[in-house]
Amino acid sequence: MPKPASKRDQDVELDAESSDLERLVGYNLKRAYVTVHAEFTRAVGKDDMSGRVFSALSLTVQFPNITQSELARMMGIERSGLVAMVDELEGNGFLKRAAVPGDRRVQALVPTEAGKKAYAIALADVEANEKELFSHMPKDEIETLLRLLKKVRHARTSE
Amino acid sequence: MPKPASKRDQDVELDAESSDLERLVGYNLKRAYVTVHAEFTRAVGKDDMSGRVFSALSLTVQFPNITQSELARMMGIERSGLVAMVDELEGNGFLKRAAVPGDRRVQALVPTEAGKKAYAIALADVEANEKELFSHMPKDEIETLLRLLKKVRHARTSE
DNA sequence: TATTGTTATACTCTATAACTATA
DNA sequence: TATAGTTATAGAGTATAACAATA
Repeated sequence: MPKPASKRDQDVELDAESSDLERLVGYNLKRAYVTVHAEFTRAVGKDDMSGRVFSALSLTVQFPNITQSELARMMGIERSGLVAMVDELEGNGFLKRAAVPGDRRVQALVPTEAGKKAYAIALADVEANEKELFSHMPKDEIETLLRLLKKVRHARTSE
Repeated sequence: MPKPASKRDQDVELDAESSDLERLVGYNLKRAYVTVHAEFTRAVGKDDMSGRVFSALSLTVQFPNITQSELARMMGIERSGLVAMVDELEGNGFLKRAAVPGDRRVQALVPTEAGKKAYAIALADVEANEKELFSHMPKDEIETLLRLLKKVRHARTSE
């Protein structure tokens, strides 16, 4: 049996709801992201794929022959960060680095059949996970959330 | 002058808007968070304070005598992760670890006057930054976003 | 036995800078 | 000179496991 609240517990109060932080978009974004990311990891754990790698595979399957530089730009990360991910995906047999006639600097990323299948499975897992995770939210709220998140993502300070 | 789009550019197409990823809440959350976090860092950079440390200071100022365990629970992180943050805040003279009569295991965190002032300044910077960053969004959209993010944060898979 | 604060450690994600081979 | 891919490296942020002191 847990102890009843001590004097200190009462002093401190747990109404974090009224904290300054709760009014900040950044703080709420972070907390929501942490929750969703944890569930993502649990859901796609059986596919043994991180969010980053899932994203890279997703774009490679949907945009075959994409280059690493293009992929990095789409994902919003640096080129150098992609190398290990592509190594991993290639090691799993999910894609191939293919030479591009006309520009020998470039390596086009081509999904394999195994890669397409693995992606379809992972995507289904991710979608099922989100459906369950957000089952307490009506569809129009999810739509609104997506719309507002895109608006935030493209926000830039005026200068 | 940049080269006109090559054949490959046309093949790949840049309509990432229609990608599977764009329909996932998790992906959009991550991207929005990255944008906002970058702006936060820029804005609070002059206060030389990370988001984590800002949060810890915020809760310490608003809930004086909070313990590290309580703080960790409120922030959603492990106790061990707080030690370095509290060290930093104490090193800056923003708070003190105070003995608690009645339980010598506990160290209550007490904000100093300097800590309260530094927090007020940092909070003002953060709020000004968000106001500018979201100046393209009407107030009711921000409210809606905050409400939905809290709903997402408290989502749990049914089991 | 359980809890608080702490240390040590390791892992993930990411950026920066520099290199190479091409262009 | 500039770009694509790569390597090396470093720095956040975080978790896990264990420990000492205390309850």
